[in-house]
Amino acid sequence: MNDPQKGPVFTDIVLEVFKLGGLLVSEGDHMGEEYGITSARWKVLGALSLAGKPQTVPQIARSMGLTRQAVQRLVDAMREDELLCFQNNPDHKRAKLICLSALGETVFSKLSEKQSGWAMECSTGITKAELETTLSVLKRISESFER
Amino acid sequence: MNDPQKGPVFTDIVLEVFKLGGLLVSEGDHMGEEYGITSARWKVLGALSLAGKPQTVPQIARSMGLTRQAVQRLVDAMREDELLCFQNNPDHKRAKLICLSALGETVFSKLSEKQSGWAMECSTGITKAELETTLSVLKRISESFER
DNA sequence: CTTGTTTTGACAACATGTTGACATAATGAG
DNA sequence: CTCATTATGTCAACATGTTGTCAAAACAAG
Repeated sequence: MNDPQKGPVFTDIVLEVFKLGGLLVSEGDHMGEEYGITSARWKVLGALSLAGKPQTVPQIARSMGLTRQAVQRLVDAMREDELLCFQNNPDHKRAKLICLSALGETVFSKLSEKQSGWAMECSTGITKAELETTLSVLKRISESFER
Repeated sequence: MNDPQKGPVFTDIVLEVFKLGGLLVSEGDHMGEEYGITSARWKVLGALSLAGKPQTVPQIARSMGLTRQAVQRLVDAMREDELLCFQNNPDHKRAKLICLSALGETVFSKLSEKQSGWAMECSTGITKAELETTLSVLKRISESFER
C-alpha cells in the first residue's frame, strides 16, 4: 500500500489529466459548435438544468467550482445570445436569478442526447469496472485537495 | 462490456477530469510559488529537461501538445526571468535553440524533489493497482481523440 | 436602529490557452 | 536555379480562467 512506486504513477496521472482535459474541451467545443456553444457555456447550462430552478450567479459559480466573476462573464454573454434570461430576485435587489430560456433548454437537451451517444462510443474497449475505478480514484484525489 | 450504464460513468469521469485539472493547476502554481514559477512554466522546464538537449519553440510545443504561439509567449517571459537562455541555431537562422539556464535547472530539480514527495502523499489511501488502472484508462481515452 | 461583516455586481489587470494573418527563412520539386 | 510549399517568429483578437478592488445591498449582533 505504501509502495514507493506509486509516486511516479501518480505523476503520470497528473500529466494525463492535463492532456485529457485539453482534448475534452476541444471535443466539447466541437460538439457544441453547431449550436453556437462552447464547453464553458455548456457547463453553465448543465448547472442550471441540474439545479432545476433559477439560480444566482454566485450559486452557479459555487456549484461549478469557478469564481463568480468567471461565471458572470459567461452568463452575461449567454444572455446576449438568448440562451439565458434574467429574473428579478424578490429576495435580493442586486442578485438576479438566472434561468434557461426556451432556446437554452432546447440546445441543452439536444447536446445531452449527442453527448450520451458520444460517451457510449468513447467507452468501447473499457470495462465498466475500469471506468468505475477511474472515477473513484479521480474523486478521491479531488477531495484530498478540497479541504 | 457494452453495458449501457457505461455512458453515464464516462460522463462523470469527464466532469471530474475538468474539476481535477483546475485543482491540480492550483496545486502546481502553489508549489512553484516560492520559485516564482507557475504550472505552465514548470511544464516548459519539464519538456526541456526531458529532451536532454536544447530545443526550438515548435519542438517544445509539439512535445507539450500546445501551439507554438502559446509556448513562444511562455519562453519569452521565462527568458526575461533568467530561467531559460537562447542559443543561435546553426541549422536555422530564425529558430533559436532554447535551453535551461543554471537557474532553470536548479529550480526544476528542486521542484521535482518537492513534487515527488507531494505525489507520494497524494497517493496514500489509493492502491498501486487502482492508480495503474486509472492511468491506463485515461491514456486509452486520450488516444482515442488523437487520431 | 446602528454598526460591522458578508455577499454581490462591476471593473480592471493578468495568465494561459486558442485562431488567424503576415513576412521571412528553409526546403524540396522541377 | 527557380518556384511553390512548409516552418518559423511575430502580432493581434478572442475565450476562459484567476486575483484584486470598490461600492452597494443584505444580514447579524448589540
